[in-house]
Amino acid sequence: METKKEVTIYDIAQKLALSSSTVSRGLQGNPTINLKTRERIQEAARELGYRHNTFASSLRKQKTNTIGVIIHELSSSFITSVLAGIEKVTSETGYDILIAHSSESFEKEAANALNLFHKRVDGLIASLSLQTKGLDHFKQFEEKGIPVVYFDRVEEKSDSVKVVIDNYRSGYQATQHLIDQGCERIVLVTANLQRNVYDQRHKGYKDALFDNGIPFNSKYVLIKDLSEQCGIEAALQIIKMRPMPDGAFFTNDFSAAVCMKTLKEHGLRIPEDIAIVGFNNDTIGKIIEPQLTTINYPGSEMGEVAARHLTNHLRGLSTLDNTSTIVIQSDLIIRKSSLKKAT
Amino acid sequence: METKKEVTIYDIAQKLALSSSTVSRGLQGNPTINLKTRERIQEAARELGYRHNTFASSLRKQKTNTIGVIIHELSSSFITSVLAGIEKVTSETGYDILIAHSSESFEKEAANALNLFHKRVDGLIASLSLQTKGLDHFKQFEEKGIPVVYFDRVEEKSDSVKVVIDNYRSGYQATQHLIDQGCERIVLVTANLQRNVYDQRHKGYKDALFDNGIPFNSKYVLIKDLSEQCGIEAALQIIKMRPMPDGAFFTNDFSAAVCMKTLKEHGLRIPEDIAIVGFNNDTIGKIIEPQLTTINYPGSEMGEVAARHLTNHLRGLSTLDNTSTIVIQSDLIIRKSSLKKAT
DNA sequence: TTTGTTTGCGTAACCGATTGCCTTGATGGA
DNA sequence: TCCATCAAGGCAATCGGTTACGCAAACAAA
Repeated sequence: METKKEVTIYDIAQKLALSSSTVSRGLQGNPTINLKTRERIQEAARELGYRHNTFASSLRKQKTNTIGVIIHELSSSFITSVLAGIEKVTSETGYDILIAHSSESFEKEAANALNLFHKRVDGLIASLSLQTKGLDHFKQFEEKGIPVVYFDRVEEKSDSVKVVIDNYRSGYQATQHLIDQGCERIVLVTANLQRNVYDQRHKGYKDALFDNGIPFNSKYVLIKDLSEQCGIEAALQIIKMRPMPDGAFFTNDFSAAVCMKTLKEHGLRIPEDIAIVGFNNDTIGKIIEPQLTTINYPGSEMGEVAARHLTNHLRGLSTLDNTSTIVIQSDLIIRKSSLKKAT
Repeated sequence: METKKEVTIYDIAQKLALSSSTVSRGLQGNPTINLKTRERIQEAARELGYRHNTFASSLRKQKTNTIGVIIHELSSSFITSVLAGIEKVTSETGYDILIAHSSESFEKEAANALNLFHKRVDGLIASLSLQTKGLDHFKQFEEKGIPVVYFDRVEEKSDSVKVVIDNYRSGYQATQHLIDQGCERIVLVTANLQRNVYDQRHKGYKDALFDNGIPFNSKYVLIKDLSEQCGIEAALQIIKMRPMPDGAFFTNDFSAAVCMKTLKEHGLRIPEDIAIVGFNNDTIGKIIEPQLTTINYPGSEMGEVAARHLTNHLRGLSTLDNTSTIVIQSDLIIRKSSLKKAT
């Protein structure tokens, strides 16, 4: 408990018979200070156990050197890799990051946004929750000129920088693949179509059907929350359908896995009776049997691109074109869960 | 970019013809300020769009009202629930949290610790990485009187507050369960025994064997990193053993799942040929087939307990007894992967 | 020698909130 | 009437860096 007094630049200044401003500059590596002096300062700092006071600095500079990250969940390999990508860039550029997750709740997201706002982050990277409607809770950032970059889960209509994959194309591709495998009655299990990613995948699904002359049947579209329960429910619904669907496209690997398991428990064979495609390329897809065909989502790259844009802007290296959308490449990974035809 | 001037307490003071000190006290709800005045202040603040300046406040108060959380990974349901538990308590008590993850790397952990130290967190909650040896990188906190609470992955020999489960007992219990199911040659797949959790589980495993008169065979102990690769390797090693093991205890669900899958691919039946028990009660255990017997780990409670202890101490409501260890209840969850005998 | 230019560093005014100590007017009791 | 007490606020120093501006010395050019 006996907190020793903190060492300040004044202590260093006194020790070296310099002024505090010289010490401050020296610590920042300012070249107007003689190199020798700078080295003496750095060493004295180390010797005395000086630690930079972020508050004093932020207070004076009106900058925090911190980027806020708002995500819709924490525990998926996709998000983990996005975070890794962001961290890679921010650690290179010397920014700190503050992570907040909304657990898919709009209220929590808004609360997180407010909190980060009060913490005065210099910029924000965000992926919207499932329930989020509108971007009013981010307006405060805009008003203060704090740049925001959205990724993955975005608001399409908004004027803002977005880093996404081509969800339409991926949805199309997944569906086309099922059709190529001979499927004719393809179920789509997805979440709230308000959210761009699900909306686009849905459109891709629809168009692929249309282009192949397969009628769209709204009974085949199951809107759920992509939870464990959802996978079970979807399976039960599928089983009851007459005629039985012969293919299913899930917009998330986890629910696909749960559903697959439930279907198997009810005696269905995969992919023979029903072919399955997921989305996200989660680790789980390689563990279940049969292994899951899915859409690979380059999380790390998304994170890097988003962070790079933001930090470049913050450092004045480039300007954010406010309406730019960056599309990252995504691919279909074919595994056994969808292979009706031998390859 | 046209950053409007920030509103400060001086602006509020001017508007209401009060002094800044009165405004400051009013915003804090200090009762020496007349209730009416306080209300006028609060309203003016809202009206002007005032936001509290954390830096100025922290600078002056020498407190950040922030707790650092260092964890060894991000993406497991266990950690997610720990974080949820911590968040529950900290949001109740008005603390902010800063999350940093080490990805099981000692260097990153030390870097994170240093970073949080520089950010001047008021307290720290930490779970050590697999590679961590010693607690020297946390000494700086101790020296400044900043309290640290460790959870799950701890350094047993150290004088510090720890929140853990009874790993010895869980290891014993898991092994005993396999023995009860008729297993006689039980493999243990685990990680670096330096880390307390793995060491204790290993001891429990050994003692359970001993108490049942089963000789301990060091060839049956596979030390790995609990990655995907590890699960595959373990399976291949198990298959080659003569006589083949009839039971396996993994100290992590993920590697158990991967191993199970690999074993099945090689034609082994689970649990008939080999019974399997995991650890952690990850979601994955319910999805694979057969479902995985495992040790349930009450993450949320651990987080809550750790956070409660820390905040209570910080708020002066209690003193941390520096050598106290809090043990949280854990349980064996029996599923099909280990049930050789019908129940 | 005189008049620029650099180089290298010091002065002092911030940044915004907090808080120990004071002041003022009101109230009460003796 | 006089002093003590109290309620309600104000004054000003403080937290630790940052930075616009200033100033002296040294050196070069004229």
